[in-house]
Amino acid sequence: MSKNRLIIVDISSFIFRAFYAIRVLHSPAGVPVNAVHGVLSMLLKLLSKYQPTHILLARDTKGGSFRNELYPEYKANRSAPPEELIPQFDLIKQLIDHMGLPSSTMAGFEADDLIGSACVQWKDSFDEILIASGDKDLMQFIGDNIRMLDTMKDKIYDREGVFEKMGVYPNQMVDYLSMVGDASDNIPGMKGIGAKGAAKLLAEHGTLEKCIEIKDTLKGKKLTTAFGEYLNDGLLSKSLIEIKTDVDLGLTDVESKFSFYPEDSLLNFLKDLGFKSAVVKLEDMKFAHHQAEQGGDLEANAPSSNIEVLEFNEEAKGHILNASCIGIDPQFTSTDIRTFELSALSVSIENNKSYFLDESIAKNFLFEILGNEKLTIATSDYKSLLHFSFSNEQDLNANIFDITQAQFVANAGERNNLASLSEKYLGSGLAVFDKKTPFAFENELSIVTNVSTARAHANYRLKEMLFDELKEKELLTLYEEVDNTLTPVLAKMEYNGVFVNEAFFKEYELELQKKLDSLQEKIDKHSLEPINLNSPKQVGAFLFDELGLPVGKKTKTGYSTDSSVLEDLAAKNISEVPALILEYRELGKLLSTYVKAIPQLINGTTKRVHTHLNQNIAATGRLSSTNPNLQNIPIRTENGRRIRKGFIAGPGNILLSADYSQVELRLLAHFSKDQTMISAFNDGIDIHRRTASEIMNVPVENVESSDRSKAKAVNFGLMYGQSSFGLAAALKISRKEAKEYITNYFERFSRVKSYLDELKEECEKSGYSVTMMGRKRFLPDIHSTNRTVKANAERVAVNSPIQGTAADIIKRAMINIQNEMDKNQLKTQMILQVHDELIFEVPEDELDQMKIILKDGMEGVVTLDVPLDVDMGIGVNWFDLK
DNA sequence: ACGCCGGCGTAC
DNA sequence: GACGTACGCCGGCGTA
Repeated sequence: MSKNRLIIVDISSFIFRAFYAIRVLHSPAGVPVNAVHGVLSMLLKLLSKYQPTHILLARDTKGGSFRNELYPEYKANRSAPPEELIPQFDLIKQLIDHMGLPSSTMAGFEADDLIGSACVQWKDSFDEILIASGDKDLMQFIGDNIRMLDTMKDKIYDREGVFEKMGVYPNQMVDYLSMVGDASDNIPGMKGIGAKGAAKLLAEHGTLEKCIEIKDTLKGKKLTTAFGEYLNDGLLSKSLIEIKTDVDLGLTDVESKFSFYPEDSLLNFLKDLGFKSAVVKLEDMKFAHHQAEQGGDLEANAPSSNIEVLEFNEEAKGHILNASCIGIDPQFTSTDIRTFELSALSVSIENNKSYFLDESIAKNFLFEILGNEKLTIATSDYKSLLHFSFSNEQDLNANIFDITQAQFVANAGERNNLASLSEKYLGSGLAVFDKKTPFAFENELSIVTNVSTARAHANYRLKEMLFDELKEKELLTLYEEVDNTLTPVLAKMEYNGVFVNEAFFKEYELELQKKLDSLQEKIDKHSLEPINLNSPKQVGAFLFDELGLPVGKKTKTGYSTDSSVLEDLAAKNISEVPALILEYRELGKLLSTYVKAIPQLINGTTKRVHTHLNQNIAATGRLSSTNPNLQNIPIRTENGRRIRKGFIAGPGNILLSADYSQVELRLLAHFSKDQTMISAFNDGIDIHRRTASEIMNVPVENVESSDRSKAKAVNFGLMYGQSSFGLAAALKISRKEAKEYITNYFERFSRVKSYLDELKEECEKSGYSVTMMGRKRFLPDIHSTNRTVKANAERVAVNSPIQGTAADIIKRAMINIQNEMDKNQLKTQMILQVHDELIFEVPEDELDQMKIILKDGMEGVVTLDVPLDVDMGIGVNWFDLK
């Protein structure tokens, strides 16, 4: 038996929102119709998404309400509706009639009074009532079976939801608004009390009356004036805000039942208005309706899915546990990896069919299958299953096949989310939850069932196809031994998290803010009006139009103001402004991207940040880090590097880091077999110094530090396929000089040149680049006839094997090290990877043992023609790791 | 109000 | 046209 659900719609607010949301459109007859169109689509969405059995459209009347007699200023701040909206009110009335939707209007009362009356009078007639409105005033009616729906945000508020948003409960809403006032209705409230103050008072004293009783004990000048001088405003406000609940609605609860069917009269009405696409949509609906009546069970609200939903019972359980491979789709309740819960689970073991398990049974069954070592489970997110096992202290013994990761290995750089894969391999896309309600539990059960069962089925089907593709492309071993084995290591790192000194960030924030304010002030003195220094557009106009400084680079949209431009200007010494802006930019970056952002991501329970280490994003095979990105914490400038003081070891522990020294250049030496380079590494000579000596023709001992920096840039530029143009720009030297360095380099390191050329040729032949471990990156652009596109692909072909091999090496090291730590039952935790560096949080008594494990684990991954050197550092925080 | 993109800057 | 791999902040613009 399906539930009775009433939706009460505040139609006036729909009309205004629709009008302003859509630009003015006209019907063939020249009448403006944008609001009509908007209201129609909002109503259709409401019907399909929330499937009400009953509906009531509450409308305002043209004349004022009793409130205007009480307070002539009521809503006096509202200007008359725009001219183009006026004729649409009547059209919308007609629209509602054609749609056959029950509506109500009553002279002397506003829509709010009708909504309140319906809530109170009909409360017991429905299982559920949804108020579709954005009006905070109506929140007072929220209760056991009454919730409020904000259609713009697609958010539903219940009692707790109101408290979260407003800081007060629904039954305190009237008192709250009486104090705070409501600018949109010109309700004064009590001057001196804001949102926070009102919430605090009501939390302490419960009601406005109670507050008035004890007003003499209130402290603070603002509060005493508010409860003295402005108390009457509060009481007047209250009388305006209170909503009538005894208005005659003109229809009964039973009469609000409706069933929407697009009749011809509606279609003709819409055709006259010129709504072509809406007419097509409704005709489709009519057709679907017709089909359904013929015996189908099509659900209009749910995204279409052809997966048959099987009943999950004891027998089904047996089938699943005995299957060789199952596809699953777990739906979790949040992205907080330490606390999320399971809200649903689908399982598929045959074509076009899935079982669906709701919250009550999903969890235990998921534990059961995850614990079963004989099962192979195909899923799209192995890491989440691991987190779920960790937080519930359950074993994960099953063999997991991660569809997303398999696609990443098979086709790095291509899209790898389940929906794209379903489209690519199964020929049909997947329904997804609305962006505003991304978690299953926020959606209707029928939608959850459709989405989830289809995903489990897709995982089931894709497993075999991707397994075969990996095998076919000789990537299966890489997937199994590297990527799939690394996932539990990463899951553990994320779960561990990095301990943060929150107080440090707070202090640094104040310091930076102060410096930024003073810089802003200093810069504003040079300008007629204040500049938003975070806006490149405003900075450009200021520097080049107002101050008339010489224009350097341009971007697509205007003047370039990036650091190289500002540095050039600063060097010219015409104005102090460019240097000030550079300083502002540096500190502003630190403040917004790191110092303010990171504390917001601290987990309240662990006091740590739990970054996501993504394994299937970077096309070379590197990891990436998000929320927060801990792989780009500053180190180069002093101000930036200080941020690292905020990342600390937990009590009794110490941080230990180990990084590969020059790993990519060592790989270049190994791959190219260039003896000059190899001997430099074997003899322990500083590679940049050696390079400088070669390309500048000076003895190693005479290399200046500026020469070394240039050589360093040449070394790195090479691996990225940098041109003389790029090198010149980077080093601020002439193109001629840059070109000379590159020419000299290739003369002295001739094997490097031929190696890089070979990489391009190989890629041209095979269509892909490949790392030492066999990780492939397919580069169709290598065959492009467009010179720029081809040149890009060539640079990628040169860079990927080097960057990718380094990535594979450290991944293997991580696996070996975690194994070794487990074997020795160490308490040490791996907490971070930054491409060529690993960071551990180590109990002091495990330090010596860990140093050995790290050195062996990292240096021993592969044997090259040059040593793989590892440098280590310890410290109580990340800054001190030296 | 929200989403997307450009500009910019941080890391390796 | 010109340096590879990422992430993420902010402003500004377009769209709903």
